[in-house]
Amino acid sequence: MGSVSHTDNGPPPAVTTTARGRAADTSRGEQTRQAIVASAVRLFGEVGYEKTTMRAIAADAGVSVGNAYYYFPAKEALVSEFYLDLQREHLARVEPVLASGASFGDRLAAILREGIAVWSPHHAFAGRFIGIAAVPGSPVSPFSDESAEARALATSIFQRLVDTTEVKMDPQLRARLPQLLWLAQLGLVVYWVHDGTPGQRRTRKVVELAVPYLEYLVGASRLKIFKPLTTRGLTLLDTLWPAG
Amino acid sequence: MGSVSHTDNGPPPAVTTTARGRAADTSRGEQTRQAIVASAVRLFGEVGYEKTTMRAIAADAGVSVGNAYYYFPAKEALVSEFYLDLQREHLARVEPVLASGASFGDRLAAILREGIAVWSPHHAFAGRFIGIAAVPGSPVSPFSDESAEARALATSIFQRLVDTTEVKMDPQLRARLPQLLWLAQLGLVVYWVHDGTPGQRRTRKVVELAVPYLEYLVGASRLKIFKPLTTRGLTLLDTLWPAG
DNA sequence: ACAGCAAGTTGAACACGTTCAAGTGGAGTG
DNA sequence: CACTCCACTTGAACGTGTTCAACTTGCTGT
Repeated sequence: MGSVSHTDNGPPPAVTTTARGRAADTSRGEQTRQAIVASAVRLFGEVGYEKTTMRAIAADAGVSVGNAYYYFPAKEALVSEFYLDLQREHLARVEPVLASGASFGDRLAAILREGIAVWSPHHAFAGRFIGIAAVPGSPVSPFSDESAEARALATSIFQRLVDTTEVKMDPQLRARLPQLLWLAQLGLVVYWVHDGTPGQRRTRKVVELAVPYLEYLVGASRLKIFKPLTTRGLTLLDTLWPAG
Repeated sequence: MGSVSHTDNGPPPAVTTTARGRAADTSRGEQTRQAIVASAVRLFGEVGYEKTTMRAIAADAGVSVGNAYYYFPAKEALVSEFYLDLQREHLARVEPVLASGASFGDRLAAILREGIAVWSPHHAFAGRFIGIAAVPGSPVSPFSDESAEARALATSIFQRLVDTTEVKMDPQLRARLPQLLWLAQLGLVVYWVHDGTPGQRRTRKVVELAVPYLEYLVGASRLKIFKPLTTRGLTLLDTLWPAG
């Protein structure tokens, strides 16, 4: 409190801050920001989260420690940049999968497999990352406002998958399925992080088993006998996670 | 490395270290240990995890900072003592519930409600706690070796619940149900931690809705039409979490 | 008694994340 | 050109968790 030189400290407004990303900005500040992000992402990937010190990031980016804190409120905030990087790659890999005319199950499995493939090199790091993501207030939490965009992006993948599938299912389930699949993916990630088998082999096995099971369940939802199961499940989901 | 005075630093062997707990030990070391735990647990509960410094814990316990580290490898390790405290209370509250002749659903709901009640005063703290518990290597992780005893204790509650219920169900499901319920409880805790509604009202609502649903599902498992659903689900579970 | 020894204890020191008062520089204005 | 202003930058300093070499204490065997 009581800074004289500028009344409000926080991320700079810059030239053109579009709703998503900050593509068109070549100002000095943005260049510095990018340099810090680049160093942080590289070092996180190379030596892990803990061993990467803020001093090392700053030195690598050619700036002072304090300067890094001008752009990012905490070391944790830099993690979300790392996260975004990987999510962008996942999205790129998933695009051709969605476009392919493969079945619901095959495409779902492919989406999950690509996600694992993208994260695979950072399995150890992810262990620390999940610890940060799990705490409610954290901006990296999958439920946080800050993650709203990333969350929407992820669900949109499943939305497109559901919209372009020929599988018959309960219409109410169809409306909620993208979110359910996102939740399932979240669970898979948690499982993957804790998977100590070499190459996370077991997680891959789980995908191969769980996807056909899900496909079976989804298809079963339109049968009369499964109606109460479906309806009550959706009611529960609506309490758990209202709105749509 | 190269301490002269003692060859091995780590928790002291003490007089009688029983497999579970360390009940019968009144040696000097154990008294110090207890004092540190008492101070830590109290301070964690009063001012939260972050705001409780190791210096404060040591001062409150009347020992030096270094001495606290003689008994506990890290601040995180003290959290598990706090956790154990609450779990013991949960167990005590659950005992009469199990003994009551109430239905499967009513007793399950009561068990979950008591768990929430025990943790309720520490909702804010739990947010930080889950961040520690979520990281794979952590001794506080519900999947860690260190938590094996606590895990066994928790599943034993559900084991007793399942063993004393009159509800008819698939026998293979019955064998796995205690572990499934433990998993469900884990999920509930994660949900509760992220529940920002006043008094975690929504989590309580979820319990009221989810328990009858579970009861319905369990009962349905013995029907022929649900066999493939049950069997495939159990196969998946066996991949996810082998052994019994 | 007394030496020997290990459990127990100490507090200074270290590295880290984070903060902040004090600068610097370059674009806009007269 | 000089002046002002503010986005940007700096590095020392703070509080934290953690480590460690040195010290103290009480027991055990002789």
